[in-house]
Amino acid sequence: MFPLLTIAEVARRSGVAASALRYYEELGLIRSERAGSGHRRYPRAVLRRIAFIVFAQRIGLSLGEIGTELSRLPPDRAPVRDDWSLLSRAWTARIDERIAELHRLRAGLTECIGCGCLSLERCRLANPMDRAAALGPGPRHWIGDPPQGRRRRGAGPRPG
Amino acid sequence: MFPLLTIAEVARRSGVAASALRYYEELGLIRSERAGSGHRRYPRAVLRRIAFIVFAQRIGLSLGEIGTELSRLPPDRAPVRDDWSLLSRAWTARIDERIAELHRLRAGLTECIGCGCLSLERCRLANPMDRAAALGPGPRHWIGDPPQGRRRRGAGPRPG
DNA sequence: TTACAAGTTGAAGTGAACTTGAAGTCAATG
DNA sequence: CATTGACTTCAAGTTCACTTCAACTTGTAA
Repeated sequence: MFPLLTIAEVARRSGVAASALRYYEELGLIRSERAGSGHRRYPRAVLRRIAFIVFAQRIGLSLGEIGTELSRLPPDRAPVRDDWSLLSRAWTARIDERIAELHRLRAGLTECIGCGCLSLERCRLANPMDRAAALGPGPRHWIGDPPQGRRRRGAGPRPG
Repeated sequence: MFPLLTIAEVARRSGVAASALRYYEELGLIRSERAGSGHRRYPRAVLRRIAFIVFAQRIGLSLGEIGTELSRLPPDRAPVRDDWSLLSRAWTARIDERIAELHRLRAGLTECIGCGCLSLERCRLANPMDRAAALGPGPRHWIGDPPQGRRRRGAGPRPG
């Protein structure tokens, strides 16, 4: 009635490599029971959790952030529809922001770079205010940083 | 009349750290002349080039891809407006794709995860066909991968 | 009993995009 | 002349999200 899944099955059904699943478990994003042999056994519910993780990554969250999100699920009972939708609702804002940025970039592409006016100091295409929402790689600071006064340039690749 | 900029000035005006500028130069994305002392001197035109780099990163291109793009600029003369707009025009398609994906994700967030139907195998929210356009981190393969037949799971972190 | 597939762990490697640190150069200033 | 500041190079370190490898265990099939 509740057949537990092996890691290979979960990998196949989720499209996430087994090594990645072990990694997620190490990070505490998912959990597994163990068969007598020591092999991992997953309840089917893990598939939804993994779906959520993959989903969140596509949106741009780091695994750390995803862990924080997931920790908001009720620890005492299996999450139900409303639990999930509560989490995901907060993300629509984030998606909208990113969409807005892309629209700005798109506009800037033709208007700013295309026309020749592009000035890093004036043309605030990439929404520098929204540093926290930065997705993907890129220089630590962007136009809009301390205009004159020198501020410490962060140590380490990404502020976290 | 053509005052050359020091690396500190370029860093300040572009918002890109001096170490990053040296790194970009190492990759061949930008160039510099040298003062007698061996110090880098940049023509003001470098600012536009850097703007383009940062811009492209925000859109999701890797530095490698950006290098390829930049190499399409005329090598014999200083790039003019049309040269830039030619490059950037190709990107609007890319931006549009990403925007479309985010819209799909947004819809899926409420419809699929929210409603509880989310099945990694059926719900193709993240447009798995469009593997090449993947931005940001994420598992190597996603739903839509070989359904039964086992195919080699790629070696190395990212296919390129 | 042997063989094999499927799993385990821990450590080390990978690639991208940088940053940091050490040691040195050069020009100007006190 | 000594020092300071801005810069140089080269090597090594950092984070993220994994993958790969080596050595080992278990369960099943021939």
